[in-house]
Amino acid sequence: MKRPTIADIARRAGVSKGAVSYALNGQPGVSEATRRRILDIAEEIGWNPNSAARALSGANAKAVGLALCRPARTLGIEPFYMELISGVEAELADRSYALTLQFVADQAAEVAVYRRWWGERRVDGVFLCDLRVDDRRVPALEEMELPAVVIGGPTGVGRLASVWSDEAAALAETVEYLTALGHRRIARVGGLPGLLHTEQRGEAFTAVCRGLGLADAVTVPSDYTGEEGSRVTRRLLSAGANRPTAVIYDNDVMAIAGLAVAQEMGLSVPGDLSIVAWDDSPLCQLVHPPLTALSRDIPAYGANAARQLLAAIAGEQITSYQDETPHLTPRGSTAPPATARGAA
Amino acid sequence: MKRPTIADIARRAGVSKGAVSYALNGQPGVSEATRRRILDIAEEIGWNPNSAARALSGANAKAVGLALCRPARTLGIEPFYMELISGVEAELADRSYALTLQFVADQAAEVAVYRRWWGERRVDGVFLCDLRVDDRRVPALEEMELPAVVIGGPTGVGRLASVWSDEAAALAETVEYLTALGHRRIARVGGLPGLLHTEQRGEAFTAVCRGLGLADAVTVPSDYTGEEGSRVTRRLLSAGANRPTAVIYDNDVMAIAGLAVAQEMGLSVPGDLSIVAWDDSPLCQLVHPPLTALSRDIPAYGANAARQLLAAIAGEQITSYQDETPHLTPRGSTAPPATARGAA
DNA sequence: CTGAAAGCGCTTACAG
DNA sequence: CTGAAAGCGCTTACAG
Repeated sequence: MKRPTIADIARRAGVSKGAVSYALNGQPGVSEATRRRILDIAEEIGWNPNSAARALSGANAKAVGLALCRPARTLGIEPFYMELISGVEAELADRSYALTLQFVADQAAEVAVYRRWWGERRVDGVFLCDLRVDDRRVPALEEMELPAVVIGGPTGVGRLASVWSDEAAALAETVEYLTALGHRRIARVGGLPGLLHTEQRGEAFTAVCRGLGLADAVTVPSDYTGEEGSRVTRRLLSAGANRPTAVIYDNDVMAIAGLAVAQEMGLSVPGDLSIVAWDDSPLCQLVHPPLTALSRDIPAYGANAARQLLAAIAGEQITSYQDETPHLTPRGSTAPPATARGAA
Repeated sequence: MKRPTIADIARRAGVSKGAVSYALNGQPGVSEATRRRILDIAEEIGWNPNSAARALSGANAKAVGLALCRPARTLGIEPFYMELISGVEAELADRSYALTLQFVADQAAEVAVYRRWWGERRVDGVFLCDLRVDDRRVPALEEMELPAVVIGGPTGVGRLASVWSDEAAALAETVEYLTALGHRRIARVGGLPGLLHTEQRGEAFTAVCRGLGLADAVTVPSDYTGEEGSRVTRRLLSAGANRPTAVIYDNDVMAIAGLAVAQEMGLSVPGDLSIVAWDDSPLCQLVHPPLTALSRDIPAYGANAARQLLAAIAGEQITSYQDETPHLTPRGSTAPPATARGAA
């Protein structure tokens, strides 16, 4: 009961293995009748191509890799990654590509994983997540000539392909909305310093606030965890009369933590404090009041990245692809500030 | 600049390819001096074993598969899977095994994926998640003779290996704790019907409540989403004087949704309603009050599953492994019911 | 349109 | 301890 091979099919059909290969792969070189017969036999005996044999004879590994470099405690809690992966996966499955996943401790380990995957010919290409300012992984991948798509950018990606969205525009929309509601003291709880999109948002925040004449615009760095979100919020809200009336959080988890802190300090949301979460997720609608958030289709983002990577593997010349700009979804956590209403 | 092969090493070292293979794999058949020289050369020219070639010559694929059969919207939001995967992954990486991940629409698609993976020799074994009552995947895997470890059980797993935890004991501990606090009307919001652990918990709940003489013990089925959690909670809390004073939720997401509903209905937690979440996660500590929850080390659970699978692949005779029983972590969401306190 | 053969990069008996 | 050879299951020029 060994697994059937093309030799078995060839014997049954009375043709050569070469002919079987042509028939199975839809190549010219066999008559329609023969092809039909071969396909029927393959079907009947339950043949599957041995992926190792295919890969060894020069074809692709038909797998791509994703290495994730974040501590498990923040990875698990943020819906972003699973949604991204589900989008990536859907696109890959359509083309019978497998996704190989690995968690790594740091960037050096990540580069080592890429080098091994590529050396072993285990993957045909990789996704690069959590792009950093001056990211050492970019030149390493360029040097390896391993097909890669950066999820992030569009700057700092070197010659690699990328899929990105306009962080600055989304940030501006948010600040302008809060300003229109009457807020003048807006704070921002940023994500991990050093991540490119954190810096992009930070710069945009400073620029937009300056443009609107908001003096007190302050960004506080954080690490995406709920604990840090709580701690930072507590500090921001302890500033007495100078405390912000609105806070923009760089992820959903910190925004929810911030909401709990406000409630614990006796502040009403949105009356005393407006809250906006970046990257909407079902979590934002679980709490009371539901959180105003910046929404985008994350599975679609992943699917676009997968499409880019497959094109790169196919040897197409690809560059950067701009994905949808996150848009504001107003919910119950934002309103005019109490002081503004009092003054009205 | 082709990728170096053992032939290159053999040429440089002035030995045969066979000798190189023995040296590289730590097999007897070469002198220590030769082995040292060969290893040095391999290191120097940056050689990596071609995984396809290895797999083709009879060795393992050095990869295992995980197919997830849940809609992305519930997958992303539940930290459980990412934590499980991170534990699985850590164990696999230690042994240089890769993890192949695929999302599937239903059980038929999942079985088809297993069949293809195994037929292609793409994986050496698989994990089976979300075990159901009378799970059709179990006999399918048995028939394929594909090494597999069920994450769940211990019943209904046929001859497959499994890693499981004692759901009934954890449920009993929870109900006894709530009863000790003075609760008499306890409800349970269950997970997806048909999942084995949902049924195990349901049966345990009924049995324990009967044993304690709690008449009103009711289980309401759900689907793990926040929306359903809200809807069900609203219904439970609308029962007037007969409403439950404590609710046990089958996941963290529904528990948080339930908390928001209680607050929206003007009920205080834990004063008017106690809440327990099954599967503690960082989410439980993000809300106010933080949720009492059933905790366990999920990455360790995944690591144990990986260890079992690797053993099964190595041909060891393995059966079922009982993991840690989830234990109650009391936090701010549980207290004696207001009525009990009033009566005191 | 079809067949016979070489080759992908390894591993592993089998001789020396 | 070492070398030469066959074989894993495919693909792909190269002849007919």
